[in-house]
Amino acid sequence: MSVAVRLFGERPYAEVSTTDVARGAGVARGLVNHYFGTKKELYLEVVRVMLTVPEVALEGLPSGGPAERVDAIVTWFLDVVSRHSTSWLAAITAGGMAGDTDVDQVIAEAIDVAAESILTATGLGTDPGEARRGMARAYVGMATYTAREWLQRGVLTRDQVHTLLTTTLLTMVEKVFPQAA
Amino acid sequence: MSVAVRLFGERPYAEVSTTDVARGAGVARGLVNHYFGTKKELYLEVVRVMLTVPEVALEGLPSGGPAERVDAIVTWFLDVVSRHSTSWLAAITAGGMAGDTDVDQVIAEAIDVAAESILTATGLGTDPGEARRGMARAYVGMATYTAREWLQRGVLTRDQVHTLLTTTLLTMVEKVFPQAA
DNA sequence: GGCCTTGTTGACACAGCGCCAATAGTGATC
DNA sequence: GATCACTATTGGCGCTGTGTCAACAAGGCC
Repeated sequence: MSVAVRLFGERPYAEVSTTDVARGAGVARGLVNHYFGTKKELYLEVVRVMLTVPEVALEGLPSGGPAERVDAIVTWFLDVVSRHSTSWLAAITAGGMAGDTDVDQVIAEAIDVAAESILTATGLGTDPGEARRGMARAYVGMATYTAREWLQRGVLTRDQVHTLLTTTLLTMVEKVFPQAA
Repeated sequence: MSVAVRLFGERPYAEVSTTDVARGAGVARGLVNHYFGTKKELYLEVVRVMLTVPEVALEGLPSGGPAERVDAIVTWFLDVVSRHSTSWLAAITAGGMAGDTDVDQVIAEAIDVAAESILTATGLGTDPGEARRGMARAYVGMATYTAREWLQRGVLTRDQVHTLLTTTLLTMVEKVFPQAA
């Protein structure tokens, strides 16, 4: 499994053969199929592992005003993504293997989790409605793009990312969310 | 080519064989390779076609204040994406075929074009600097996610999308961009 | 009619995947 | 300690799909 995570993290899906994974683990190729089923199922597990993120430290967010809460959640997000930058960004950036249904669903669930965290952190945890959920998912999308500009391209500093994300989220909380049904 | 666009638009990359494309066009499979080279090159062309968007009507944006310009550019974006929803969203959502370098680059270029349009429309066209470019790309990322929530999931109305995108972009122009070097 | 260029086909070879029968370990039971 | 069930593991078969290439048809120039 660790071999698969490493290989899929550094090479695209099509360029990683199950033979490579097997060789990396020092076993026969048939064994990979025996344990993980098909190649896509293995990749699915890999993506799950990559996207599984420690959700600790999110509960202890300050109970101050919106600005403080937003600041805390953004800080938490940046910590997480910078710690797991390579694998997490690779998985999210993978974006769905050109429209594959299963992989898309796994990624969508990870985005859902992040979006739900956003909503609870901003005080909209209880029944935010589908519209606000969608908006929160869109915000998570921007957050991942921003993180990519920071960690992969290096055109943004962490401070700039922080400012961008806190300012926009605060705007959404104050001006956009109230208008959503 | 049209057959390839249609097939890749409705099925994931791996589930579309060059034989399918050839049969759909009524020719032999070898001919596809003869004209387009490898399968990935064909897909690359398809993505290029999908992402090629009429850039008209963008020049005639109002010369009013920031709010009007932002409103105009968002309206233009929503028009474009709703008109080409299936193919454009499919290509962008494809997100890069699980990390493939070439496809990622094509998509990145399309995002660059959109980001550049954002910057010119907001009056930062001349030498905005790499930081603001990165922020604009991140905004385009959010815009695509938002469009997906609207057109694919149907949890947002066009009005809600419009409000979200104009408000956040205005915030970025007024509060975030000025701080970027 | 020759002839060169272009268009098109079918077949060959190869890589990668899923499956499955066969074999090697690993304790538990008496 | 031999037997037995059960898991772990291997190698190989068949299939699908891809890239390539030599061969063949189809048109314009002379």
